Amino acid sequence: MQRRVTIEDIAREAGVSRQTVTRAMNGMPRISEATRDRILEISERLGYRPSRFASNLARTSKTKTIAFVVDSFRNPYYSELAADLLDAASARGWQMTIVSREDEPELQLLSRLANQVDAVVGYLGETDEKALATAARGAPLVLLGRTATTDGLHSVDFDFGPAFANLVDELRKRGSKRFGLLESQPLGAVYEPSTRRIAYEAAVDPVSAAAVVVCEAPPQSVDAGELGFDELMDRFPETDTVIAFSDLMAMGALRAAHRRGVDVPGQVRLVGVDGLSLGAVTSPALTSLAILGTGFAEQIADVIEQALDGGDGAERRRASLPILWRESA
Amino acid sequence: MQRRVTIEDIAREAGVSRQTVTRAMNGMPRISEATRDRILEISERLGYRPSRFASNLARTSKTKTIAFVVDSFRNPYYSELAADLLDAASARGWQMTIVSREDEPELQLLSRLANQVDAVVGYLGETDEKALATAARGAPLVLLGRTATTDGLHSVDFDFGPAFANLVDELRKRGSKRFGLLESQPLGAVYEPSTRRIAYEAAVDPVSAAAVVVCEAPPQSVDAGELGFDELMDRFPETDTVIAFSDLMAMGALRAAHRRGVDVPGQVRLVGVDGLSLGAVTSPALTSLAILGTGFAEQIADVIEQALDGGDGAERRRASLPILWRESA
DNA sequence: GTGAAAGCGCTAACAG
DNA sequence: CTGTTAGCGCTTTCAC
Repeated sequence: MQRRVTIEDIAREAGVSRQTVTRAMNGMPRISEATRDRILEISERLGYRPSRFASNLARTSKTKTIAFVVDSFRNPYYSELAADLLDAASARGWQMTIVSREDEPELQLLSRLANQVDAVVGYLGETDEKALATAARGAPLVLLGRTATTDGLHSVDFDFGPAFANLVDELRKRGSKRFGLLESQPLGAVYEPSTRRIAYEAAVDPVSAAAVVVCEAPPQSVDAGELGFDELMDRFPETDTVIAFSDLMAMGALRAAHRRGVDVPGQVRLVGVDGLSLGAVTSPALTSLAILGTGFAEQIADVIEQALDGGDGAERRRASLPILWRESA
Repeated sequence: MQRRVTIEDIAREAGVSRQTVTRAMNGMPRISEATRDRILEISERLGYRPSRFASNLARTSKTKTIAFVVDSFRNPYYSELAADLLDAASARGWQMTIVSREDEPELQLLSRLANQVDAVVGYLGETDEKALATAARGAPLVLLGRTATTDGLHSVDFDFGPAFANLVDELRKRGSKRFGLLESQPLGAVYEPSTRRIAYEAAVDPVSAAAVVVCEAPPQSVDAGELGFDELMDRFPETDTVIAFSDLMAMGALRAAHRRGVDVPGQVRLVGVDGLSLGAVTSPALTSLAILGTGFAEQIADVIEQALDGGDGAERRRASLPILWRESA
């Protein structure tokens, strides 16, 4: 590992000042074509590579980088959201680095990131907001899927209440009478009803409200949905409409339905949550309360943008979830 | 946008030197608890956030960032590979930024990236290697899915020849006689046989070699696979084994098979390429020539690592593709 | 068109 | 335990 080739080396070799080299490298004006070409040739010959740290330090407009943190990019919900968010980030000239919180204590990861990016956004598990704020060390932090209450923490949450009310309403119009919910069990934590479950229970009749199956680990998996569907139909055979915590779980339910010879949507209507594009390729294609493809990512980017501009008050939004009608309901 | 709070401000406020502040901020030794706490408190009060550019510039060990470039992270193959690569990158202490080449001319994108990351890896479309090398401006570049021939360009390609030979062999053992291939049409380019097609044709008998359907746009989509399967079965009704360019296309083929009442794998065996984990949730689950989950990402990371260490000779590898037996074949 | 000087904000190495 | 002295490599004035 020898000394790095710097702008100084090029300047010396070319017999010009460092400033001239900078002008040549960055395609700036006020330099003759001849010297530019000569410098470019020399820098190539010497294998010169500008230091992004030095250039960003000196430059007035620095490149922004945001970190997107999720459980795992193997979950299509997160990867599709990453794709959406990436578009929004690129449009704003930001770089986006993806970070999975699988192998490192969350707070530690957060404070590491705080020194390496301009803002952090994602699904964080830690419930102690003070701890989160401290770990972020002043880096703008945007919490997803929950509502922040601590000063300085931003968030974009979901408005499940109206969404479920509307969904149940529409389903009733199509003939649904008895609903059932496939709820997800957070990994290794004490079970606590999800905001989806709460919204569900508020939206349906008392009998349906009782028809809830908390699917076993692994959470958020197709398998969990498959097992859950079996249990739900066994325990509540009159169910004619199943709402799943997520599209992935709905896909599992669909599999179970096929296996049991239950026609979807003929005998049982099935609805997921997320709006995965993947839901379009199952047969029947999955109806879903859509998060993806609804401007959710744009909304997140807006919040980040404000946070980056040092907006003082914390920005808190709640996204609405339109129904994405496909075939399964 | 007021002046940024710097280490200098903290030092002045605390009545210590900048160096002491550095020590406090980075949890370095040789500082008393008392002063550390005082400095931390002050820095929080003043809203101090270290500049990652300054710190990386001054530091001896700088944080590495690699860029992973693909068409679109909406394609599950790319997002699953991104997840694998991210694991490999994190394990090495690198950050990984994802970049989609959807909206920007590739060479331009590349030279922009060259100034912002330490290495670029991905599926690049540009065939002119000189142009790629120039645009990369000396940043290590690792080409995926093709073999580089230009000096300084690294690559990790696939060894389709043996893979297809082995696959066909194994399928024959299970009773396959007449094969068919669902080939993908590159977008908007003049059609040229893919390396997969070439390997396929070399592996099968002459009659099967002729049973190739080049699926219409959109390439690499479930829909393309669905249409392609129809055409293949219409034109070559004796086909008993279908190999698809990718798992996504195989999923489309599966859909068409369901629709046509063709039993898979009873009447027709179906094999994809990629090894998507998603292939496990279709019914029947998809058999595939696996790229994912085979150490491919690790291999890529190794190549990057060597390139980063300034290994002179360009590193070129070819990954092998084991068969991932599931239900569809 | 080109160069000199003055930083950008931080850390390494050493001295005290 | 703390401070001083030098940079890290580049860009930004502002002269010439």
